[in-house]
Amino acid sequence: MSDRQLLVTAALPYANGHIHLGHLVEYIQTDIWVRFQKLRGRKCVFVCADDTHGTAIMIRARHEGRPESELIADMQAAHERDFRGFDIEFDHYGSTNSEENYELCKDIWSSLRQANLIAEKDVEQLFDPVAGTFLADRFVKGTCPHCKTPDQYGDNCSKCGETYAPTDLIDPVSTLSGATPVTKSANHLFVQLEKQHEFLEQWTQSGEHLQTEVANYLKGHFLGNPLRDWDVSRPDPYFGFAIPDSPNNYWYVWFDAPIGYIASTWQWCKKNNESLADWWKNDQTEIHHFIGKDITYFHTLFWPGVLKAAGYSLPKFVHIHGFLTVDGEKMSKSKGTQVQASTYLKHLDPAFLRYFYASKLGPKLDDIDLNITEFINKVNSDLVGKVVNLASRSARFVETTGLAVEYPHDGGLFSTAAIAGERIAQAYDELDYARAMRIIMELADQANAYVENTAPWTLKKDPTQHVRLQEVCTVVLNLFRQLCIYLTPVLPRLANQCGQLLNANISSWSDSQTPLVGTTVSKFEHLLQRIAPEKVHAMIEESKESTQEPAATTPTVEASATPVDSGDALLQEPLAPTCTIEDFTKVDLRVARIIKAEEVPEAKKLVKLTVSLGGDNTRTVFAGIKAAYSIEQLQGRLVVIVANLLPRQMKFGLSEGMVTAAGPGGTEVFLLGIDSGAVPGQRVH
RNA sequence: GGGACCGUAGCUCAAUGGUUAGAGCAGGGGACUCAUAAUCCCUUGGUUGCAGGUUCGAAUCCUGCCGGUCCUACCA
Repeated sequence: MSDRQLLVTAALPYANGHIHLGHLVEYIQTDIWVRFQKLRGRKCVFVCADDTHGTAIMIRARHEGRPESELIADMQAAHERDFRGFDIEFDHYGSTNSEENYELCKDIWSSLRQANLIAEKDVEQLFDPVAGTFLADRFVKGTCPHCKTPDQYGDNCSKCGETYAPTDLIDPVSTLSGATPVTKSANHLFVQLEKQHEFLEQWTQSGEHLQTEVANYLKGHFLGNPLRDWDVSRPDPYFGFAIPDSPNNYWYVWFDAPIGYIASTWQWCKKNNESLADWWKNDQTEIHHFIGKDITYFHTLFWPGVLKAAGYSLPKFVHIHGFLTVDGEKMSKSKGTQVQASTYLKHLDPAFLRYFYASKLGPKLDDIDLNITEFINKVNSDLVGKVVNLASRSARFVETTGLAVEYPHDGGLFSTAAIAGERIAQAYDELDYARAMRIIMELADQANAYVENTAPWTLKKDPTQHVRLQEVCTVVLNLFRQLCIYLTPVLPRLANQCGQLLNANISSWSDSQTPLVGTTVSKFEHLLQRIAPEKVHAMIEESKESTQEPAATTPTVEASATPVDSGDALLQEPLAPTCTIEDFTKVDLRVARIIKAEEVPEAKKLVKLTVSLGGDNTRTVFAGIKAAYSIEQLQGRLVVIVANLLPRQMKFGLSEGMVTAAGPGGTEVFLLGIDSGAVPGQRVH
């Protein structure tokens, strides 16, 4: 232990969206670990920041007609408020849009230059003359140069699978303005990661810094081939930092985002009179990153490569966790299971979620499931029924007398639990919170059994037994306090309440090793309320509506009775270029009835539909709606199809049309219906 | 189709290659009445996805199937 100190980071939330229950898995996991380390007396600093740069922010700010700085300031305030609400306690929370970050980017950049890791290449890119911006691949659509399929994104063709540059597209169109983009050459800068290949191979495969699944993944996916050069620049205009030695170029958001870890540390250092080198260029400092599995590549290859080249410390460990599902499914806005942090807090105590996540989290990167019924049962049963119940059934008996002056015989319960503390600590340290919670609940069971056997309520009735009553309650409250100490990283508020109840604050893990005696006992008040299922359901209901709430930019606005739709959907998929009525009439939309819906077992997304346009007029259509609709739901219903679409040969057969639907895909697909009265074959005008 | 991970009681999960595979919750039976209908005792529940193999010994290691999740190829 000695001099070693810990620097801990959680991934930087992007300034384009609010914190939801999925994000909180990571912040709660990290916060618990940090609180545990601090409680154990280790020097540990927890930093984070908002990730603020990039095209998405620039476009959004434009849409909202205000400067980026305003947008990201609002969002950061909302993020910090959400974190505070969940008792996530950073030592410093910064922003990637800071002076310190810019300084560090420059410093690291010049190191990369000196190490000869930067390559320059001219890249032909499409430029939108109306929006005045270069277009990322997904902002360009056009006809595939190989198979001539129209309406393809700029990186590859969804029909023939060919990959190409957006400049190869025939008749490209900007999805931002609808303008025809022009080709413009720009100088791009690349980090030649391949030059670090040998080092990264050794670092990732050493078994010391990554979970084994992650190391295997990298080996199989990336390290078997030469590592691709990383394009880390974006031409003007771009919301970010200008690259000093490359006019009109900005660092790509993924370049400056991880450097934000260092910048935030630096800001913390300035506040606390510490030296940055002591934290980022010091073997005695262990750096621990906590991230989700979606950003593995950046943190396990690109980031170590950059740090190594620039002479900063490498992470001691990159801890990667899985995603959150709700009731076994991906979070869904329409089902109300993508619950925003602020919505949760309106209905429920943050302790519930902290405990539930703790009881599910292990050191692996498995996804964890928030099953609503289990959530309610587990929290009520474990926290209220077992832990808090101990205080509830003993504290009132000693409100007047306080705790006994000497710790009485308890059959070895306290010392057993004290010894178990080491196993619990080890579980916390290894991020196996589920194991820690299991051990703690076993101890709670034993303590409840003790109450049962000693029956303080019987002792109370007999005046000659009042000394014994005080002894028994002293034991029970000490066992309760021990549990609170062990739960402090997860439930800091409960630890405080326990301190107030027994008039002795919990300040260190070692408090669990010595019984508390002779203190007064405060008047007992309920420490936690049970979860009422209605509240959980109300939260889900509100989350269903909240897709229509004003988004990100106006976080302080409360949900109102009249729906206010956010601009998110439009932002995800900007308007297509203007078309004429003639253009529109080229598309023949028809009402059709699904007369047969069939599974395509081998297909992951597709369902085979036989639709009728009335009379004998039927056709086969494949639709990518497998995840969103069951066969039964589809059978017989009316849909709107594109009836004059060029038939397309797909893997499982010929598709003679297209079913219209909205939504991003997956389970979030919503078929177009039609009001009753319409009949198959009618055209949509 | 390719790759990564996983499959243990109704549910969520334990179990360094080593007794008869265990907990919690749910279910069933009883007890208690201090406690937020909480708690305590007893109890039902398993071909460890399937089939082989290695081994004195396999939930664990190997091979092949089956099934699931994720990344990636088909949401005309």
